[in-house]
Amino acid sequence: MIVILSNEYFIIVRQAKNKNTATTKTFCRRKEARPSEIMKAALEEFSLNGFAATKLNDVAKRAGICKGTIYLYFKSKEELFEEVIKDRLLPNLEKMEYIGELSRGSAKDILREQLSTIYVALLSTDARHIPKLIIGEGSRFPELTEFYYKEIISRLYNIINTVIKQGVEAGEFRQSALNWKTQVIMSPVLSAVIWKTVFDEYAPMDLDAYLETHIELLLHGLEK
Amino acid sequence: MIVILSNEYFIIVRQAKNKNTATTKTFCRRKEARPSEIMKAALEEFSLNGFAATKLNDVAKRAGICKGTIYLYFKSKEELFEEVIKDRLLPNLEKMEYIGELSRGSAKDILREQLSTIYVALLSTDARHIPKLIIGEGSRFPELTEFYYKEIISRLYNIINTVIKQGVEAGEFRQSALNWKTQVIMSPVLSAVIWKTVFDEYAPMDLDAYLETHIELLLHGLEK
DNA sequence: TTGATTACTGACCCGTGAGTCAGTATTGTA
DNA sequence: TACAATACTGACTCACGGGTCAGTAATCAA
Repeated sequence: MIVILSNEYFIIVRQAKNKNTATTKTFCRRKEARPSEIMKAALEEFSLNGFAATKLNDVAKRAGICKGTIYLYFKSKEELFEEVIKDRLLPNLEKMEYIGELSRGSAKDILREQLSTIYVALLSTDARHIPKLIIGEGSRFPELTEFYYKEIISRLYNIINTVIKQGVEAGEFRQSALNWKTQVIMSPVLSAVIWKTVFDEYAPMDLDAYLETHIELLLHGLEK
Repeated sequence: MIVILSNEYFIIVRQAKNKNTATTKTFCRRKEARPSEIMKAALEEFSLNGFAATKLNDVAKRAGICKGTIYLYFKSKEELFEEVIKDRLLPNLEKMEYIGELSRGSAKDILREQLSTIYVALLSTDARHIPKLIIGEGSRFPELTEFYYKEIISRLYNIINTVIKQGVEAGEFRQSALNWKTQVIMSPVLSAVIWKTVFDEYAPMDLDAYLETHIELLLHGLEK
């Protein structure tokens, strides 16, 4: 008995039927697994085409189901889009908040570790497409944009601000760093994500060198 | 005789006709002015809605004409989009390349002036919406993305690299700055543009403080 | 094995918007 | 004033895709 049926297997089964092979199922009931499979497929399609140009038919095909099934789990295309975005944000956020508590050592060391963890977390999963989607479709989903700002960006900034404050208090960093805009300090992260998802095939990014520059520039800039 | 007829005036004239006012024109022939008016209207609509969700009917209304007229000057919606983007890039590019030749003084001073000029040039015109459009629609317009990278980004990077090199040779900046990724150095610019066009209404940006942080962080980081 | 439940299908509806084109109004010319 | 040339209009077509729903097939309980 097959417990978890992968999309790939499912597609093969359905093709077999077309060839008049004996008793095969036209579909499986998998109520629990559908929503996450649909969201995964949807994120892939949205990443490729943006919101408006994505066809729910293509999302369905990618998820190994037919279009109608999507509407058993999501009210509309808009709702699916919002769910997809929000769903990918939470695990990443938790990962980031976790970082600050892990490290012991100088503010310099903590900051260094935090930055590299953020880069890896953000660039190595398919969550890297989300900033692009927020930027491109944000004006049509104002509520989502606000959510993204409040729940992700500002929390991330808080983490960084805390460490910088610690560094200043401990005499490691310059006093004036307290007035610096966290946006500026963190902007290379946004920039890297954009680069990876937009320009990377024309001008590939050397992530290690990039990260090294960011850390060196920031830490040297912070020094007393 | 009216030489240059503004869109607003034109709309008033057409409304007047509906009220059965005597001899008014239903339209004017303005072959020369149409393309740039259409592109202006199109950029506004594309900025608000993105490519796919923009209706050419709305673009036409905004330009004070009807939809068919757009097709007298542009082959398709795609072509209009590409023209709009490319058209806005050239004047800005020239402005940027001009900066390097203006300043005399230390590398530090030139860099400071270049950065603030770039910020103003990029944030104060409607060209600020273009990065958002490239990011959001880039995957559907690969040729345009490549154009943008080659003709704008890499040229801008060259300008900055040249100054940094000068600074290192003059002994103003650290040697290791030569290996730094220009992407990192310039990322606050991209970040600021994104912020202004996406998040500004939820968390307004203090441009002066932002610029100050960027300059201070960069220059202090570059110091020997 | 049968019947009830329901996850899923896929053909269909219908609003929408890109693109067309025959006709109309304007402008320049004689 | 009349004519020719053409910029412009606006009603039209048609493909496309979001959303629906009656019917079908899988699953489970008895």
